[in-house]
This record gives sequence, C-alpha cells and structure tokens, in this order.
Amino acid sequence: MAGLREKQKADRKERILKAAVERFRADGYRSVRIEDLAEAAEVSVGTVYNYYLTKGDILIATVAMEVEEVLDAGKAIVADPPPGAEAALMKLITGYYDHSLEYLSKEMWRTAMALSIQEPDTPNGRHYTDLDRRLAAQVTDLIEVLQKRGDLPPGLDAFALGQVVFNTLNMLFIEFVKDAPMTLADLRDQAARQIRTLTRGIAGAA
Amino acid sequence: MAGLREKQKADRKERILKAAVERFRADGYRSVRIEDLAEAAEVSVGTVYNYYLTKGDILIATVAMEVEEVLDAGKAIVADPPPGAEAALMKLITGYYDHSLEYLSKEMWRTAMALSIQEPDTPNGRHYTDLDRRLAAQVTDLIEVLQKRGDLPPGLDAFALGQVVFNTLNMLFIEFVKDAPMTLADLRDQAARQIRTLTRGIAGAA
DNA sequence: GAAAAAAGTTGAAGGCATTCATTTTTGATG
DNA sequence: CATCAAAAATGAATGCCTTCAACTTTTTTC
Repeated sequence: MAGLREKQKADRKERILKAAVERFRADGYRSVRIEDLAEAAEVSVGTVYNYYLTKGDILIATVAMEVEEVLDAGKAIVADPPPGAEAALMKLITGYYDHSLEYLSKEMWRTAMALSIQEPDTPNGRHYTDLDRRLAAQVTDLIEVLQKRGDLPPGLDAFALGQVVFNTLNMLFIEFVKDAPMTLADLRDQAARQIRTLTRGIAGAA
Repeated sequence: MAGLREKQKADRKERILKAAVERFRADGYRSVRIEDLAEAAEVSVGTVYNYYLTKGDILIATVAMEVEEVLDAGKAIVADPPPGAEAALMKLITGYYDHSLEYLSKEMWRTAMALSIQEPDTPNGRHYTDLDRRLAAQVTDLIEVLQKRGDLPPGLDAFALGQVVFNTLNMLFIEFVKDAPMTLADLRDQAARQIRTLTRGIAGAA
C-alpha cells in the first residue's frame, strides 16, 4: 500500500520525467543540464540520479513509452491486415512512423539510437535494443500472416524476410532523424518505394 | 616546398594518429584520455586539438582509412563479379566485413557509428555518412552490373534494391559490433542467409 | 642578420555528467 | 511520543573533453 514514502517517490520520478520530456524537446537534449531538470522537478542533482541511472536513462524511458504505444497499435493490424502485402506492410509501418514524434524530437531519437549502439551492454542499451527486437518481431508476425493468407509466397524464410523489411524501415528512420528538413511524408514515400520494390520482386517468386 | 614547419606538422599529426590507433585498440576508446595521446605523441593537449577537431575526429580519420581500402578492393569485384547474383553480392560484402577489424575494434566502430548518428551535421558526422553513402553506391553499382548481365531481373529499381541490400548489410554489421561474442564467420553466415532470401525471392520475378 | 609578422604550442580554466560521504526525512518499536 | 534504524536527499568533489589567452618558434621583410 502507498505510504507517504511511496507516494513521494512516484511523484518525484514523474516530475523528473515530465521536466525532461519538456526541456529536452524545447531546448535540445544536449543543452539541458541535469541541474536544469533537478531545478524544474524541485529536487537536487543527486536525487535525479537516485531515480535514473544516467541522463540517457531518462531519454530511454521516454522512447520506451513511445514504442510500447505503437506496438499496441500494431497488434490490431497484424490481427487483421488490409488486403495485399504492400498495403498491409505500409499500414503497419506508417503506424510506427506517424507516432514517432509524439514525445520525441529528432535529436532525442538520434541520441537514444547512438546510446544503444555505443553501449549495448548497459541497461539502457539493452532496453533500446529490446524495443527494436520487438518491433522487428511484429513485422515478422505480419509477414507470416501474409504468407498464410497467400499475399506472400509461403516458401520464403519469414524470419529473414522480417529482418530485411525491418532493417529497411529502421535505416530509413535513421536517415529521417539525421536529416532535419526531411518530413514524415518524405519518410513514408521512401518507405513505400522500397517496400514496393521488395514485395513486387518477391511476390513473383513462389 | 616542405619547410621545417611543414615537416613538423605532418610528423606531429602522424604521431598523434598512430598513438590513437594503438591506444584506442589496446585500452578502449573511452578510457583513453586526450592527455594520454598527447603524452604518447610528445605534444601538449592543446596541440592535439590543433590537428584534430575532437576526440571523435581522430577516430573518424581511422574509419576513413579502413573504408577507402575496402572501396578500392570492391571496385575490382564490381568490374568483374563472379557468376550468380548471390555469389557476386556475397563476395563484395565479405570483402567489406573481413577487413573491418584491420584497424578498428568493435568499440571503435560503435563509437564512430554513434557519433555519425548523434551529430549528423558536424564534419565528422558528415564524413562518416558520406563513407556509408559511397559503400551503398558501390552495392548499387554491382546490382546494375548483375541486371545487365541477367543475374537479376532488369525491371527492378536498382537504386531502391541497392539501398535495401546495403541497409541489410549495415544493420547486420551493427549487430556484429554490438555483440561481443559474435565472430566474422557468424556475420558472414547471417549475411548469406539474408542475401539468399533476397536474391532467391527476387530472381523469380522478371 | 635584426626586427616584425605569422604560425604554432602550451597548460590552466571552464563546463557538465556522475559519484559519494554527510545530513535529513520517514517508518518502526517500546 | 521518544528513540532508533532504514531509506532517501543533498551538493560539493571528481574526471575528462574542450577552449583560449599567453608564450615560442619559424618565416618573411628590409
């Protein structure tokens, strides 16, 4: 049950995260100092570190929120995809893309990605990598559904194909967050082009 | 003409880079301090910064050396690829992979990648991104050759396909450098599996 | 070849993430 | 409700990249 201590802990943790999302988006991840977050959340610098392992950890917590939401939305699409491999994949993918800037700026995405690559064995790195893995698994799930339904040839290695498709999406998304003027519409167009090439190429095989 | 000043400059720059390659590989990029490099190169900390913009810049200089070499080796393969799309692509790709640990450790690769993602608009970030772009272009070149030769269906969008193949390679390589126990042989096997899925799927189309 | 200018070197200082010994607050016990 | 133990908060100290004003060395000028 929630004693005073528990309530205060939850409250402080939330205040810190809230301050972080706001300040990171407004001023940029890099230029926000832990001291700024501490001030905004009305705690000390040391306390921020009692709740989050590192500055990056606060960011990963936000990314996780984002990804959990799109994974949830994706479930419905996998359960009942629109007709045609191309349309089905694009629906799932645009679901991911269109939500990506809900909580995070491009800079925040870049920082989170960089973190997971640079330090894959820290809790943060592992957490981000796991989120990626689950997104890839959902793409694979959809491909299996499409194979069963005859929209994709059943002989192909669904796992390998899922990886290829997810990697394609992921690299496009990396380009997107690296390129300031690139819009979500541009991103969707690029994805459509590559998915089209893939599904049309592959649909011919049986 | 090389006056004393020019000679000393070239000499110092080389000493710093040499010290960096050695120390980064031996002790890890992170734990090597600029002061250590300065000491090893017999210059001051400030002088290191006269020759290289940042610590990351020293790393990117090493990556560039690596990539220029594999691009050169790749030229010969594009000019005269072995028969069959699968074999040709694998030859180019394994050429890239097998040289990747010549000068760089996995940690160094991870750091360079992280840098290019996190700061795409710095000279370093741009430099790394450009190296990537040139690798992708070489893959596309090979695909075009394979199309002309009939090893791949000529109707497909070579550029999009090149992107897909390169992204696949690149993501596998990222996994490789993130995963300490993964060997070059494992990496080749994974690549073979995905390339096989792609070329067999696509070769059916015409 | 002396004086002035240009180029380069130097290391101490600044900034920020992170740690940790100390202090404060909360909860349990009698 | 006074005392003690446990948990949590605090902010000064540490470490490392990077900057920059002062100093040295090299080159040019006359």
